[in-house]
Amino acid sequence: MSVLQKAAQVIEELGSVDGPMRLGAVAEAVSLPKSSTHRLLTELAELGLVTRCADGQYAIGTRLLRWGQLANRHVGLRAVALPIMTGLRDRMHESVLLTVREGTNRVAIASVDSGQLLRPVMPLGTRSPLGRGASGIVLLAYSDEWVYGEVQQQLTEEERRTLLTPRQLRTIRQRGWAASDSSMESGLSAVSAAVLDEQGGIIAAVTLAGARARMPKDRLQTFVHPTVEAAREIAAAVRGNAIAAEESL
Amino acid sequence: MSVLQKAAQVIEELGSVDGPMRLGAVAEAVSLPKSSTHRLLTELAELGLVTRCADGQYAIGTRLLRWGQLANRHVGLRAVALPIMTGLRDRMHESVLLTVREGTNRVAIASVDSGQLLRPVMPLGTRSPLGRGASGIVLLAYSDEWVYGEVQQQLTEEERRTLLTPRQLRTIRQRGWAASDSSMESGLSAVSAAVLDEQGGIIAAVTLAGARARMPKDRLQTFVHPTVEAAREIAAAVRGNAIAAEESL
DNA sequence: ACACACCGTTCCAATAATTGGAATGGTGTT
DNA sequence: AACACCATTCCAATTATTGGAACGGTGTGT
Repeated sequence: MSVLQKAAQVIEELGSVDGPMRLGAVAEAVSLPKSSTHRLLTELAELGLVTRCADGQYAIGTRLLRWGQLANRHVGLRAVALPIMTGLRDRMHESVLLTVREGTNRVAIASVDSGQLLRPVMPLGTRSPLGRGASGIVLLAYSDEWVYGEVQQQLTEEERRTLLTPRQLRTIRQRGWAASDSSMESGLSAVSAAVLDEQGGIIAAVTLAGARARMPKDRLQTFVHPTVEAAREIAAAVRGNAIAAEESL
Repeated sequence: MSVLQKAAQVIEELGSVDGPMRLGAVAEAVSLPKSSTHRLLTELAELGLVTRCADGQYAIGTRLLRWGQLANRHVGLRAVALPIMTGLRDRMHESVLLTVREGTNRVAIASVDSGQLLRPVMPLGTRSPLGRGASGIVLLAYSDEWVYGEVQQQLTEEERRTLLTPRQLRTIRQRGWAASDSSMESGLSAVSAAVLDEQGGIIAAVTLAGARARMPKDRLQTFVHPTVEAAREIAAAVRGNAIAAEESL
């Protein structure tokens, strides 16, 4: 296991608990000897990726603030998609999410919240496995079979049964969108549409999602057209913006 | 030079240019052999810290979005300071900045922009050397002499002459604030006040800054009291918030 | 159509960094 | 005062990292 992997683990760990951690706690969490963890943390601290609190404890570093900002600027897709997403939100009064595939995961790169009290929250950069949830299905539907195989492997026997078949995915690819009703999380309904490039490859998925409680049976149906339309608009906007297209994934 | 340092260099480089980069370009920028750079990039890509664009080029990765968000949550000081900073901005109609010291640098951890067209921009996580600029002076004034020595070493002969003497810094420490007029950047005027903990150690510096063009001679003077007051409020808020205090640096 | 140039990728022995058990020093507790 | 706990330092064994060289693919110029 390489140093980078360990470092990433440490940072992830420091980020997911709240409050700073003691050396011992970090070492245990990443299951590494204390001495190794110590060196790692010290070096990360020098780089500003980890911060030493006044009392000697470790917390996630401020340089990651900067890197987060840099990453933000760079996902050019965001810039062109956000206004269109906002439009969709304003018309439908539900949250809108933009996700891309990265390996066998999907990553949220932009979100526009509905004003609703009960709303889906997916912070930027959140990763979750492909195959489940409306956007997870759409992104998978447009991936090659290698990705499908990998996703399959990562699932348990139980989960594998709920995974859509290649045949079902083909249907979704043909129509360009997918709906999910509580498949991602109980009580969450969503429609997700594919943002395609000129060659018909997928760039991202736009998702309109809201609490099931607010959704009479036919409401989800009314989501489909606006979402697909927004996906088309984003695709068009990307095409109109050479730089954004280059950076899109 | 360790792997982590190189990795950080690569990420920093990918972040500071706009648009994705070719392997060769990255290798040259960080002055490493192509083969080494290649391995590094491939591993970083697996970790999601770097993204491979469709055309094979490399860009800063989406996982950094997530890490940025995590870092955000963790700087507890932000949470207590932001409302107070906003108040100061609204009263003075100029931008407000919160910086902490990290080694021999200061890092911006929160900012509230004035609505003004011409305004200082310091993205979150920006690092700049201590000793110059109002907040750089305040943060230095409260640091021990080891930090002073380090800062001194990093300066050129030329710059060293403009560095405040320990004696001058003591004065600033006594009154708790510093002003700078174009010392950081030409045309930028600012007043910065120290946020102190119970023991009188510095936690952060609050800075009120604006374009010199908008500042008649005595206007900077009117900045002092409100800024110092805001610093006191933040200090009080931190004390009232045990968690924030723990995480403060 | 061919050769050349360029770029990314793979390979592997030499190298240099990482490793982690054990010893050390410091702090707070019983 | 003795103990327990934690961070820190040390160093020989180990392991990952290194980078020059060779390879294969793509596009450019002749």
